[in-house]
Amino acid sequence: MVTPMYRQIAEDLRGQIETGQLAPGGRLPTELELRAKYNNASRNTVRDAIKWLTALGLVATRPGQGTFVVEKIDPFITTLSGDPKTGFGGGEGTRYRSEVSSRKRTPKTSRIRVEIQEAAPEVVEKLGKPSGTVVISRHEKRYLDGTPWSMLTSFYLMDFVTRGAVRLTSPEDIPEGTVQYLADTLGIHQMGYRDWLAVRTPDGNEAEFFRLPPDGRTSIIEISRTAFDGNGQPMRLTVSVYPADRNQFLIDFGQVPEQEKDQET
Amino acid sequence: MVTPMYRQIAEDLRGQIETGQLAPGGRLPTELELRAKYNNASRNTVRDAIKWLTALGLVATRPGQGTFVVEKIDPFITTLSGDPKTGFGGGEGTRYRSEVSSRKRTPKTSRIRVEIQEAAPEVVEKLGKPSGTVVISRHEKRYLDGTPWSMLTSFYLMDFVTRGAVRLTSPEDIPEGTVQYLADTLGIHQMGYRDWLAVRTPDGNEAEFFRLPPDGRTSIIEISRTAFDGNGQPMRLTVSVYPADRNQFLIDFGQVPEQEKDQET
DNA sequence: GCAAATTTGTTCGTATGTATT
DNA sequence: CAATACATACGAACAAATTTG
Repeated sequence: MVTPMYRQIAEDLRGQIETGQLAPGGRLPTELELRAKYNNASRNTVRDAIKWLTALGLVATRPGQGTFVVEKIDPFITTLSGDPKTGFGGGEGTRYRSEVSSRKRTPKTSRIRVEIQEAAPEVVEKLGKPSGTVVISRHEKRYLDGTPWSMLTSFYLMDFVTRGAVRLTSPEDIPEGTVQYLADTLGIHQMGYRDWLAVRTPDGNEAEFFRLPPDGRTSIIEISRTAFDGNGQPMRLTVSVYPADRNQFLIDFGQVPEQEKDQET
Repeated sequence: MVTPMYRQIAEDLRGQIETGQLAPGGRLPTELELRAKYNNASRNTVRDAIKWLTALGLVATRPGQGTFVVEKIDPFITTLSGDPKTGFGGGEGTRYRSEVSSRKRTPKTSRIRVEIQEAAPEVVEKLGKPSGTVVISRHEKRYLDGTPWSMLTSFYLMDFVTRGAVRLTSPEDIPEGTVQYLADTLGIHQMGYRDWLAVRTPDGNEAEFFRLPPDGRTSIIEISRTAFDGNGQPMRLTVSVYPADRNQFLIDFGQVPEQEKDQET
């Protein structure tokens, strides 16, 4: 079992990165310098080694500049647990803003985009409704310190609007929260929710918005929250997507002491 | 803005995969056939296209056989929420076994490996103890239908053992659960826990055990569970790792109706 | 602001090695 | 053992992005 040369070069560079000889943010030798260093290997072989390290997420190359050791991103931490009756948690509404400011970040939110459409198969399934059901969706993009941080889409039955919850159709923030608004307007009370979490590769939209490298190396964390009313009926679905390279999550159960949320890796 | 040829080829093949012209599990044309098909491109160019699709997780190549469209894995779904006082949830003990059997899978668990050592920095931090603290760790590997599914390591203060919880040192399962055992033996009651979830690239051990492609394409979901006793003191830390390609998670808050757990993507 | 130098990106060709059937 | 198919490695040329003089 021979180890290919490009892997040996990659391993050597990896060692230098992990021991700190090559500091985060620092530049690797150029391809030509690496050629000279490693037994006059071909430029393509050196490039294969760099490609390998790129796939491992250890380095990134910038055309015309060089190859750099990637710097760890200070992750944003979202608490998924919250009061089941308000739904504040998981980056929704007020809870989102307080989490963010406690970490001295500057949040920014896009305008809300409202759409009315027949629900997609995944949506009707999670809402427990027949296919063809019409829903209203509210889509929002979120930034922290100017960095794209998450995208969020909430789906409500169009029925809610016809029964009087007309502000759902307005592309404005609902300051008291949609949960409170639905309780006030329609007497529909959120009693709990189920989060479903999966990790997958980004689609084109997500890669663009989050400015991910187009090679699909950075995964997306998708969290679908189905909220239930007092009758155990699904009342809304919120789908949030987060790039895995800059997001971590906390979930509390039972009695957990208050403490700093600033724990890092 | 020109699109390189290898990307055009990759896009064309990607389209064929997504429209089902190339079925999951099916074999792509050989490199030579692809050469002929795409304007007599060089074999290296065709290989670059395949490399790109590999990075996106759409295909996998097997030496001597060919390149195949990857098949989606039926994901295993773990419920993280559970009774905070037993800690059953998140794949621990009884809950794990019932989850698994409800999905008609065959679970298997490795022997437990017990180690005593000075706690690593991340461990002392999450346990809220000074560095140099001695802990006992219990490590276990889990399989479903013969497929490696998760690895789990629990850390307890060595102090627990000296105070009488000697079965922690035994590489045997503790049938009533360690939470119950600690309550019975030491009167330490688990009142809640905090889960911390992050996604990262696998290390060498993980890649080997989960049989992941060695290029770091499949991410690892790491869930650290810190459990607290009645005084709000951390009493144990459980670190679970799951390969992201075959695991999804559910978390319930408040009142959520019982329902099938077999929801897929 | 422009031109040259530097550095990475793409594409070709060729030869040989290794794994599987 | 032979045929097939992917893996590694070399060399070369030109393109594109960025920095430097």
